Amino acid sequence: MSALRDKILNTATDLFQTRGINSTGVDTIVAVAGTTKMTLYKYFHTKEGLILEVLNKSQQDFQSWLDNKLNTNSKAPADKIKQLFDFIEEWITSPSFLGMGFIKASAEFPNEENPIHQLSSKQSREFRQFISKLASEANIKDADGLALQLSLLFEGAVQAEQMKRGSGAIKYAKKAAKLLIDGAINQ
Amino acid sequence: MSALRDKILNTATDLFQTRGINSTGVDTIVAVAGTTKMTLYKYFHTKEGLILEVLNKSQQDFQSWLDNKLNTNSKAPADKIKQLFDFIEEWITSPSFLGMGFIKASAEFPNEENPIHQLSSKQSREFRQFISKLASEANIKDADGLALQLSLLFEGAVQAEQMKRGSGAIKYAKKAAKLLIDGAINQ
DNA sequence: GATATACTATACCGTTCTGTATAATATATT
DNA sequence: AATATATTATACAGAACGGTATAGTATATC
Repeated sequence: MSALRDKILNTATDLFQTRGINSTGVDTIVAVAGTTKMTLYKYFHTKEGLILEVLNKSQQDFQSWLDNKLNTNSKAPADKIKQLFDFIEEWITSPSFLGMGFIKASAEFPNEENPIHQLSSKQSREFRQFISKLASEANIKDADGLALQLSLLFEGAVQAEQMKRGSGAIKYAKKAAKLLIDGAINQ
Repeated sequence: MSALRDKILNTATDLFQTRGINSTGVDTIVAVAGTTKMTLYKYFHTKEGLILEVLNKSQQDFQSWLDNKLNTNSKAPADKIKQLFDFIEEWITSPSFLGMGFIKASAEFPNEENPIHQLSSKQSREFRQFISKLASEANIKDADGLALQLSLLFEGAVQAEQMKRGSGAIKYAKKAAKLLIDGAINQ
């Protein structure tokens, strides 16, 4: 709707990723976005509300990008899960990759009763369920089990890349994923 | 040396894990530890210094615990790497487990030039090298590759457990690790 | 008993934090 | 031209932040 609202949302997304959420004040956000606090608080009632929206949008963007990749490149269900980590590699090694929002947010807000932590946890769970759906469509028996293992590799690789850009961890995650997928298919 | 210094260090460790590092002020730390800021700043010159010491001690404690487990339970080098995830499971499912310091810290301090981020990154790298040493002692060819894969599973499982206590992720990480280790041995 | 050391108590400094109040200005609609 | 809406500019409240200064107390050593 509003271009200014989007600008604030995108600026906050970038600053949260590069400087941390708690270390980024609203004054910094509005200064970089080129607006004022009054406008920020018009669109986002609290900083927590802004954080939640940033997390939601980030995850939606990632999921849409991945859905599109899977739907345009893969046809058979078995192909989709086999190509999953190819696209994840593309995502992680992209120059614009700054980390995974829900992974960082859950670390900054460790209390399980905190709304930000809860959203992070939900996003992690939903992504795991997404993988599980891919697995069960490929007729894999223990779809949930494989999905959990693949999500561990995914989150581990993201973590490694957040710690050291260009770590190359995703290459080995891919190999491990292939082994786990092949093992689950031939069962 | 000083009981008070240890008390501050332990209190900070606990508060950083349960509330986050940036969300925990020095006033809170001294209040919970039952001392004053003057004493805290006598032993730790800055908050950053305290954070670095907390990270170092946490990692040393984990590594010592793991070393002891491996040396008393396993004899042959191949047994050590095979039992590694049994002990990691024991560690993660222990009631006192509150998360992995270096994983959370790297998320709270995402800038790679930040000393806290650098220490986190170093600790992650050193733990990976520790696994690699276990692998090469077990005569595994691509020891570094396997170590990287196992560390992804480890960090992924820790991440999952930090997001949701009792997630059960470690059980599936263990299965995946067994598959990867067996695959690497028979090569 | 004098002296050093460890620690407490408390007040404070300057800064930053989230969030709001008020007034002025630009822009679009009628 | 009048009016509504969006946005800016600025100042401020109230709290929390990291860190320091000062003064006083307890405890152990000589």
